[in-house]
Amino acid sequence: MRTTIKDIAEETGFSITTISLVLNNKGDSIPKVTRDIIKKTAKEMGYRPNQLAVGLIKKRTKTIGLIISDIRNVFFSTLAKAIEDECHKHDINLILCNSNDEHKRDIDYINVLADKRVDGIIYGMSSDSDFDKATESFELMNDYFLPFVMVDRYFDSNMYYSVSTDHKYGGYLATKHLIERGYERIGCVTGPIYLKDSIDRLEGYKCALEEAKLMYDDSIIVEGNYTVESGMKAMEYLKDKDISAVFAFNDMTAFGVYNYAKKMNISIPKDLALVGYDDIFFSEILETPLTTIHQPIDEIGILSVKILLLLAQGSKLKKNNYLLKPSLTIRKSSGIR
Amino acid sequence: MRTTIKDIAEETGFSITTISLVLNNKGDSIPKVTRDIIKKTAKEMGYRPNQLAVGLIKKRTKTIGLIISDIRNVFFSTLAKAIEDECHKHDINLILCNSNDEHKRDIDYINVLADKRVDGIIYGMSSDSDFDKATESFELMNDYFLPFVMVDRYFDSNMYYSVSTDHKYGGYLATKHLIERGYERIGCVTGPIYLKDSIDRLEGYKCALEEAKLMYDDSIIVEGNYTVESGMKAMEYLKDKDISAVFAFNDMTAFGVYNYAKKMNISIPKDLALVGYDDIFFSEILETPLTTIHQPIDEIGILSVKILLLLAQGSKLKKNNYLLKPSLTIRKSSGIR
DNA sequence: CTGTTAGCGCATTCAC
DNA sequence: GTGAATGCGCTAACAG
Repeated sequence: MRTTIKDIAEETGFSITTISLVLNNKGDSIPKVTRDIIKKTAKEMGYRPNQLAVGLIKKRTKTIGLIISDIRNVFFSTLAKAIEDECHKHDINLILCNSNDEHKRDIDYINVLADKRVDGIIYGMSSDSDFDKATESFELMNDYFLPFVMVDRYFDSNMYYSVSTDHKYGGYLATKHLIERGYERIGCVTGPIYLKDSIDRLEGYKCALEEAKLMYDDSIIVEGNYTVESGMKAMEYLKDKDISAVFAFNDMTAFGVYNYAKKMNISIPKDLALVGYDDIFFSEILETPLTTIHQPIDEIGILSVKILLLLAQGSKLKKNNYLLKPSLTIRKSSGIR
Repeated sequence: MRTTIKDIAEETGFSITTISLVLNNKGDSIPKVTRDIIKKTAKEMGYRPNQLAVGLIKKRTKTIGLIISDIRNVFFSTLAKAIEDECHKHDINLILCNSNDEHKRDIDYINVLADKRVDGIIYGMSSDSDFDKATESFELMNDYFLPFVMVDRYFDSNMYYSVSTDHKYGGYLATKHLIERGYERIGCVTGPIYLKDSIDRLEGYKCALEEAKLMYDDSIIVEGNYTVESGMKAMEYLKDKDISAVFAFNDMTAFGVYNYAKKMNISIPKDLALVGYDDIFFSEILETPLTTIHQPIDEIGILSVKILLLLAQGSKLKKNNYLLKPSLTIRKSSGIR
């Protein structure tokens, strides 16, 4: 067995209370000699408090849960890294929960995390969650008095907290950039159109067009599903729509556009300009590096941890939905000025 | 507060013992009516045992720690996914610890995980760990009676358990494939040559050459560091060494080779055949898909969890170092048969 | 200044 | 069949 507070009480002859007081730096009233003795033998015996026992009393475990759909997705692994780093700074541990995009598993994890008495949850909702399913999750966490903050995906509401990217602004940035480079017929390959982030990006696209007094043309908007394949398939359709540029709603889709262009001997950016979204690592090392919208993932991670910790200590914040600004990363795929 | 066992004792009028017995399915001697009443009200009141209290008594927390250097690395995120999935099957939670390749942080995490009374640790050692540092980690975990299994990186030893890929076999497979395709002067871009996995791959390379009675030529072996840049730089050197093929010791390095080839108008595989190592996702969607060595990451994850759980329940296994066989994934970069 | 006491929420041994 | 008592390891009132 590991040494307990009792062991060091026996060893030093002081009472358990005294030991506890000293070791928690609350022993101002205890003579320095005593303190020193206790601290010394505690160290010698390799004493470290059992956090299960501490948690039981203090009702805080210095542990939070992270529920996300798939850690293999670079977006989430980058996010998880940022979150873990920030947690480490605050001396907090992170329980990783991979939902595989199954709402049922979200619920499972919420229960288990509650049983483990985590201090809160950072919740990246599974993508099959409609409003009802999301509400089920929210209510469960509320029943458990578990503070939580949503990341990435969210619904507009003041019922909970969320941190996400301002995708409307991102869509606007991407489109505006292409317009400034002189492209006027800009095809879009969206994500699943029932997803808020896709809707927002399209909204931004429309704004940029409007600002430039360009017509919005429904016929050059294609719904994809954020995969390479959907990018290729979309191009199949777009190829004879007389477009001069494409705004792919994520980088994976953009890779599909590249692949199709290569096959058809279409040169990027000479024949077709391309802008992606996400700025995942590979976009940079492509033959023709991809101009793309960079999501402030690290900031999202850091902010969500900070908010969660505030909530966990009982604070209430005024603002509910935090939207972080993405930025434009200009590379070669969008042509040369 | 959440409902406790005490609450449902008061509610039903039975004693705490009876409740506990029933809820843990140990109440064979308790009348079915009683059992039903207890189970029913427990459910109604939404009772779930506090795992902190359970852990305190049972000395098992159904939680394990995963220490790795960087979750953003696809290898590790894939591994983490596999591990988390397997844990979920066993109703175990996973605490994610990102060491950023700092040995000191490994030590920190081991301490904290021990304080949290995890049932064991899956340990992906930070890469700056030499034998002494590794030993420090091992001894610490042993002091805490913490079972652990090393993943990926390891030292040959019967002092602990490890699960990893048979990199020698991987190097052999890659080289043999190129030889069978008719290439005889095969350049190598290795990883840091003090790393066991790099040494092993080179060993496999030599074996394949020997088997084919080909000479090993030191001058076409270049040390890289597993990055895209190192692949490009290596090619700079290899370009006039009259080689017909390259074995890059990981896929990132291979991407560097692609980049250089593109710049120099060298066609892959026509002018130069290429084989990578790792089979990360992007290798498949490249313009010229990469022939590469596929690491059995999922199997590594699953096996390491299974071993750890056996150790945690006190079993001792005969074998210490588990080496899983990689496989060859043939795509276009190594030419057409 | 320090020790006693009373839990935190639960499992388990031993009586009744 | 069921309950009282004990303890897991620790913190925190409250005495003294």
